[in-house]
Amino acid sequence: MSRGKQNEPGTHRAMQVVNHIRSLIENGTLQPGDKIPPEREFARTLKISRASLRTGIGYLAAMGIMKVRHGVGTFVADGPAQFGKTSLSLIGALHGFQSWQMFEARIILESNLATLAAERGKEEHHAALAEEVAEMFAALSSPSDYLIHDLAFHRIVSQASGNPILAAVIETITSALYDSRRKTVERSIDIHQSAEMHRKLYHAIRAHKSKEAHDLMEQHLQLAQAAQGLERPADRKPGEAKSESIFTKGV
Amino acid sequence: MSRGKQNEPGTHRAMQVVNHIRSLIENGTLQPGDKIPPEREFARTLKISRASLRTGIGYLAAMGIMKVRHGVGTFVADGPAQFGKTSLSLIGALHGFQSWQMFEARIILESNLATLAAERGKEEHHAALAEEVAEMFAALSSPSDYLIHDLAFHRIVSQASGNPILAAVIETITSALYDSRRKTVERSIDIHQSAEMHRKLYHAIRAHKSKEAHDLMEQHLQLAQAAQGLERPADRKPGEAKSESIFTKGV
DNA sequence: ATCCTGCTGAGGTCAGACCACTAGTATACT
DNA sequence: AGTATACTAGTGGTCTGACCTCAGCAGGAT
Repeated sequence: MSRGKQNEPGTHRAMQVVNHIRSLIENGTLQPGDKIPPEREFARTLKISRASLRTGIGYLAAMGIMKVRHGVGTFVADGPAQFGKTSLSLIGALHGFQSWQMFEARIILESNLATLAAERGKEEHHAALAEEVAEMFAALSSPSDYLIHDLAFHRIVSQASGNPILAAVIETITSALYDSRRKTVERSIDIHQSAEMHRKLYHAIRAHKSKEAHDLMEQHLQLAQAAQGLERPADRKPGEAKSESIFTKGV
Repeated sequence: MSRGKQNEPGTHRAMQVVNHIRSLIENGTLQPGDKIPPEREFARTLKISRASLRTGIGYLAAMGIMKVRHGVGTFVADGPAQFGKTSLSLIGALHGFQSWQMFEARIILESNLATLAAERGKEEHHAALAEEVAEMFAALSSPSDYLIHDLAFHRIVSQASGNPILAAVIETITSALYDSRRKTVERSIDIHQSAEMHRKLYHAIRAHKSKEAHDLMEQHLQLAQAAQGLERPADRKPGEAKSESIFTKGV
């Protein structure tokens, strides 16, 4: 006895919202930074309840596609692509990721990104890299300022690689890595050496020496890794290896 | 005039739920596959409304941490780690990822994963790989069966690499890649050659020949890439290059 | 001119009723 | 007996509509 179903079955409202917004993004109606209509109004437009709409938005927000600002509105994310702010941390908690693994992933990815950047980098990227290198040398005495340009440098390399997907992965890992140890800023002792490596790396990229760029990036990160004591443990050393599940719910 | 605030301020309920579950996972109370209490009951326990609880669960579900099954219950995800099923597709829509970029990312990542697997693989992995290779040869005439073992093989390599983070990334990319072109199963013509390459790759990994494993994996994937016509376009060829934004909202 | 106040609009939460799906169990038919 | 159908309990999904909280702004008091 087919009871009059008031809605199509299986078409989860939340997904309906997700797909709707997805298509708005795909056809260009919605650009990064744009604001979407107020929930009450949007819900009326889509013929669904505000609750369902919110479920869908929550889904998108969880993946970093949208940014919700209480009292202001909901916007399409505009920063660098990323897989959700806390995703790695959460997934890590579930699967027991450790920080040396995150760093290892970073080394592998960025080394290859450097290779690609050396192969494909355009003048604009070279200029931007040069700019950051200069700023780094100018900030040798200010660790916090140095950090900013260090990050910018790496981000530009990601862009220059021409592969936004790998760039997004790196972005996710880097931000998680920072989140887990924001305090441990690099020792100022290493800064000069670090700046020097970035300079060489920049030259390798500009000269399209991909192999060299790869190795330099690898060395650079391995040094940073050592500086933070995040090497891969020799092996399942039974000792009191504090295994650093790093997502040490710092709370 | 402090109006009796019925709850602490700013402690977004959703995040409260997320953190609660996160800690339950971290301290081992919640294991993959476990079921969480029914929404109504859980909400009462946490002293929040069911709506808020659902928002939090939605957040976790979006990132693949939890799996919700209508009419059955909500569970902690148990499959291989992944960054949310549709995350890449959604982020891709926003940032215009293209399929050749996804494949490129896959080649780079899996090649390095093969290197690591060759360096760190244990007997258990070797045995599992051998098993899959055997199954592949046994399924030469059945593309769909072959596919299953092909996937399994690559997944084992990921595990053998000892880096679950990179494995999760690969898992995410692979599933997105499949989602976007489920129909394009490999031509049966290539299957025998493919099986052969997997066999060689297995041998390289078992013999701990990391460089060889890396190169074999790279070759194997480049062939697969070519078979699907997903090479990187020579360059911004102005022609009607159908650029394949691949997340062709296949609807 | 500056600061405080209150309004407005937007997201956040709540409560409770009702719909929809799954799976197991009881019942009826062959 | 055996199998198929119907019922039911349990759980997630959606809706409604009221109220809370926050951010920004306009207008008035100082």
